[in-house]
Amino acid sequence: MAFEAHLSQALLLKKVVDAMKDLCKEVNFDCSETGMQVQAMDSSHVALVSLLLRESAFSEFKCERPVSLGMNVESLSKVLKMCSPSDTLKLRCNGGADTVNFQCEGSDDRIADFDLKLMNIESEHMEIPEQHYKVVAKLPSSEFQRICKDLREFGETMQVKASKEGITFSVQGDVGAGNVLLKPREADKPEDKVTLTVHEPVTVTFALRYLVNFAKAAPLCGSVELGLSPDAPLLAKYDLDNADNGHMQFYLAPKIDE
Amino acid sequence: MAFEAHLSQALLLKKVVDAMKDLCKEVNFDCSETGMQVQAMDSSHVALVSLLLRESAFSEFKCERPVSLGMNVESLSKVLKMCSPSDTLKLRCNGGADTVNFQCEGSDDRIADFDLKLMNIESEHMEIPEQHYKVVAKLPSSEFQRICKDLREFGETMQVKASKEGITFSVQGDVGAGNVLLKPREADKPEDKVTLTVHEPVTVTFALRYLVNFAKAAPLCGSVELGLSPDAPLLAKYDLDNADNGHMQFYLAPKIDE
DNA sequence: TCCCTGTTGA
DNA sequence: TCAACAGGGA
Repeated sequence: MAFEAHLSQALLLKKVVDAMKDLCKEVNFDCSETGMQVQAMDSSHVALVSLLLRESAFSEFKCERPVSLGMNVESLSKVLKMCSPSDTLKLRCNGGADTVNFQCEGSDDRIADFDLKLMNIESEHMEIPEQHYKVVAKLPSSEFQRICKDLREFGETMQVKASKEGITFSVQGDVGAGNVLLKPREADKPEDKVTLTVHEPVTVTFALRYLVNFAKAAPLCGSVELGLSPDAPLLAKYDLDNADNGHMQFYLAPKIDE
Repeated sequence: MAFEAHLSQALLLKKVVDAMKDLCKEVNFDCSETGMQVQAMDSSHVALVSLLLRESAFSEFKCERPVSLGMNVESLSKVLKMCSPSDTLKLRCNGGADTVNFQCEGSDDRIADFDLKLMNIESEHMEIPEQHYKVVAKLPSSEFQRICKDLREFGETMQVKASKEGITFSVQGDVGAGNVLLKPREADKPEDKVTLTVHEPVTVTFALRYLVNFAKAAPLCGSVELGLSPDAPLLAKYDLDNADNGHMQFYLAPKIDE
């Protein structure tokens, strides 16, 4: 068995795939002994998804040699719908096989399994340079999702403006202009905090539709970290429950003002 | 008044009609002094719906002489949407009338009523011979529905394979192949049990779209009974809450292997 | 493709 | 009782 990985809760993979499926049609799951990784551009090559599931995220993980499992995300999502959130999920793939097997087992005596056909997906493996962002903002992921959805109603482009005073999300639309300002704040629960690390104030604009998609990753993590620099891609980072187990990151190129 | 029937809960009829409406466009409700009955083929003549509501299912039931009430199921469904689930529902039909009257009354003082036009529907009344099935499987109706829906995503044809070890539902599709295995199991609640009565192992295939429709009857009963024989129609039987009050049965001709 | 409604689970 | 997910319709 060239590759075998067990998740104690199928929920993790369900969330991750849900967050991915509106952006990418087909992706490679690159498996190595350290874990699983996905890097994929969206179809219009404006956004990039980067997923890292470390070996520690799995209850069992064995990968004899690196292998790239290319899957259709929509199909994968359907396969995972067969699993209840708390089912155990086993992924298996033999050396030369052209399918990957998903087996999910609930607490009752139900065993569902699926052989998903693998695809050859050409992927330019990108090295994403570690960025130093002028602003790093951390805010509740649900709040970020809410803001993106609300502003989406009024326009396609969002301006993000961050300084020590706070972070402002703005949209100009046909029917008017809207802003949401979040000031830094303390809170009992860490995920309810809003924190800003500002080396230099930043103003930059993005296409809202991608941000709306990114924000769907909210169930992964209570808070989201936004990295912002002028004229550089935005980073939206969602840690897994335990940050050591990995994370899901989204990058989005800014809109250049006309 | 040639025919009058009262239901203490409109919910029963709502459920029954919902389960029927994706299969049949128009049906005859055959009323006699023993109760109401529907037998109808789906439009492609592959599936058959058989509903029996015994006189005991009604809080009051009077049928002076047998009468066949032909209704458009979609319209009937709309009429029943006027009723809240717990409303009392009174059906009335005069001798020569060309409408049937539905009156539903809630606990508040709301009374809604509707005269639904009757239609003349020719129906070949079929005698369904009592079958002796090689396998009778009883399983939670919600689980059956879940399986049909999940597998439907991957293909149009489902193979059902039952033996003493369990019952397996399988589908082969373009993106892969899936199986769900249910083993016999005990449970506290009777409807959560999975039981198999096997005289002879059976493998038989069906068009999933009909099974998905059948499975919509799940709200009628916590468990469903599947009757299977090689090369014979499948039976899916849903008892009413009290089995003495009647049942809803679906039959589906198998797909013949090419 | 997006929106809305209904259903199910927490 | 409230929130999230899924399915159907426009």
